[in-house]
Amino acid sequence: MSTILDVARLAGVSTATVSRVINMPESVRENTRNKVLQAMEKCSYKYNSLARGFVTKRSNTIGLIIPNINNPVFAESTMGVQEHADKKNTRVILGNSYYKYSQEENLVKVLRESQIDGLIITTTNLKGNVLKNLVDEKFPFVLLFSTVKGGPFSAVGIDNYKGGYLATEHLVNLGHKRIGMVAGNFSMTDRSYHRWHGYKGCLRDSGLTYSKELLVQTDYSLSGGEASIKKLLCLPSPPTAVFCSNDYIALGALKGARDMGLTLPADLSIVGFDDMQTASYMVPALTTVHQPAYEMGRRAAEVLFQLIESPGKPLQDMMETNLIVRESTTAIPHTSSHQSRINKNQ
Amino acid sequence: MSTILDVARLAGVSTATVSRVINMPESVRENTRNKVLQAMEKCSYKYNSLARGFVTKRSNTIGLIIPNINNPVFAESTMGVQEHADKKNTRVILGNSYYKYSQEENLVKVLRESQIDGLIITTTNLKGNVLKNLVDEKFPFVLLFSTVKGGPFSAVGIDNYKGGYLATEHLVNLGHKRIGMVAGNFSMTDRSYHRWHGYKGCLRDSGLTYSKELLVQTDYSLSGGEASIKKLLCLPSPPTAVFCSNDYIALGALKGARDMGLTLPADLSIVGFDDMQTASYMVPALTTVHQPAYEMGRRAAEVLFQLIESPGKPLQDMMETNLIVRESTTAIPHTSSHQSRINKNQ
DNA sequence: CCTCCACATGTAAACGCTTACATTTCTATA
DNA sequence: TATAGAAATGTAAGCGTTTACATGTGGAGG
Repeated sequence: MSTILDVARLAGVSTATVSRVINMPESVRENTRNKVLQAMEKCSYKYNSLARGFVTKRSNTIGLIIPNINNPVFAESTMGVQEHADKKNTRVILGNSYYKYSQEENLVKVLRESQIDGLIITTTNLKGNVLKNLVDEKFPFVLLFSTVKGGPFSAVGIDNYKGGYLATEHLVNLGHKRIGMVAGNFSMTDRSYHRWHGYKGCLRDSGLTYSKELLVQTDYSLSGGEASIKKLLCLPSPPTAVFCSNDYIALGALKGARDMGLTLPADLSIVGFDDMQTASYMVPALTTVHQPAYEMGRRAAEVLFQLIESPGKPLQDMMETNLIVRESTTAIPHTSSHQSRINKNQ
Repeated sequence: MSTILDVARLAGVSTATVSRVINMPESVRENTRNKVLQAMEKCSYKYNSLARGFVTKRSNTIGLIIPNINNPVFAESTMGVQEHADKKNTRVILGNSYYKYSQEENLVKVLRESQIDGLIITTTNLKGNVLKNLVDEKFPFVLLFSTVKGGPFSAVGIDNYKGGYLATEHLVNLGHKRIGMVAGNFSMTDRSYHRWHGYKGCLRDSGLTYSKELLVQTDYSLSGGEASIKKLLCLPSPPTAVFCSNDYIALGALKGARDMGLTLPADLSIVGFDDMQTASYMVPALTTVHQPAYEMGRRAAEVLFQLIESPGKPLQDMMETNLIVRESTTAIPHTSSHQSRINKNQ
């Protein structure tokens, strides 16, 4: 493996000159530049950007921590950050936290040891020391899928309260009175928690009573959604509509409801959250709250580089969210067939 | 930012000793070890693994190039490689090639400059110079979702021919005579190409004639699947079953067919490929060829580390693939209602 | 043809760690 | 208690770049 020194010798110049043709080619006379280029060719020189990172204190690498790359929404946002990182000639190291704070903690440590220039993190726990330390040490990072507007860190996210409100409002407008929610575990992320608040807020504003039994928490999985919807439907007085705190859960719920013999959306309206790519391919096509995941990822990266290049005040960017109405929701049935059908199928 | 030297001074030992407590703690007397540990604490020392990489020539980082993290199958396999990389205390840098060879080429260059210890790549182009160079330079890498058994590189994959065969055979056994295929563009990947060969092979073995019009190529997208199935169904003599070369395409096809007024699977059987997590949540639940994506990712990482730790002959691992029969396929209808229904709905 | 200045190139230290080798300190045994 | 040998620690070079600073060179203007 040849180095800059080999090249220099071969070309009869100094290492500084070689370095210059690599980093600022215009600053060296065409003549010498060509000599160097040829020499590089001849000894099939390969640049070592790790060595550069070592001296410049810039690794041209950022970290990206998400709960789970398996979830299309996170995959989407990952692509967004990658696109911008690419533009900035920066590599991204990916880590999954699996919604575990300890894992997050460890990843941050490892990534920082790797001398990443900055970090994008979709955190599970806002209150932990991880973020606090990052802030204290003025390490450049941005929260992705953040729920907070103020606060001492940069963040891009959406208004989850509003999202939950929008979803619920839609159901209320369709005449539903008994509206359930299956939410991601509040202990796993507060996004779900805020959506639930939106849901409750809307219920209150609409004069509907909220009852505890109408909420069931689960992990963010297909099977979780499936099991949870069954719980709701087995209630003595089951909901006629349910708001699921993400599309994955909703997809599970769709199946669970179908398995219990319901026809959708006639017997049960379902609205999701995220608007992942396949939402419109579900049966029925899923009504859901849109979250611009790709865009958010890209924006997070933009913000991060701004922070890296000129440290300063934290930047916050809350993006628009809106309801996409498709076919999984419909007006409440006028007959009581719904109730009886469920009971028949239990 | 304090360094090993600061710690050493503070603890009254040499840098070598500090390095030892970091890397082989048992080799230093408890007494001194504690002094060092305390010193680290006191000056809130942070290890710089980039510097280590620089001297040891091991960055503890590997590269992972896939076509698109958006595709759940690749996401799944990514998690597999991450799991094993974690165990090996190694970071993974992710790159999307978007099925573009030029992008692949560039990523490999950039990653190698970053001094990755090895590379896992799901390539778009077996014949390009990228792989050839890697081989020539004895750089450790493994092909993921590989289609080749022999050859000068390590690889883990499945038998795509067999997969295509299995899918088609299933349809033949159900009595279908006119079986279409919507395939990923052959120019994008040869996986699809091999599956098509399996399809053709089975047709031949079953005494069915293959006709060119029954194949339509598309990109690996939902909308691609949707559009392609419509093309097939608009044929003068449309197929009664179609094999889609991945589940994403199949999901699109399901929707396309439904939109044309067909009821599934009665009017049209569809089988996919991959068996992504949501396959059993589709409507109808998708019959598909299972590919152990997570397992493959993990295996690829295992192989890679073997290669890194003790270079030697290329290792190949072809994993099992099998058909999962669900609800999107059924015996061919006996009436001619199928044909007329299509025509009615055009 | 000289001078001066801008521009091109060279010199050498520095980055934070590891490690081969040298030296010191223990420990156990005679 | 002396001593050999093992165990712990220290010394210093080296990894492949960048970069501040010093030096050298070319060409325009006098």
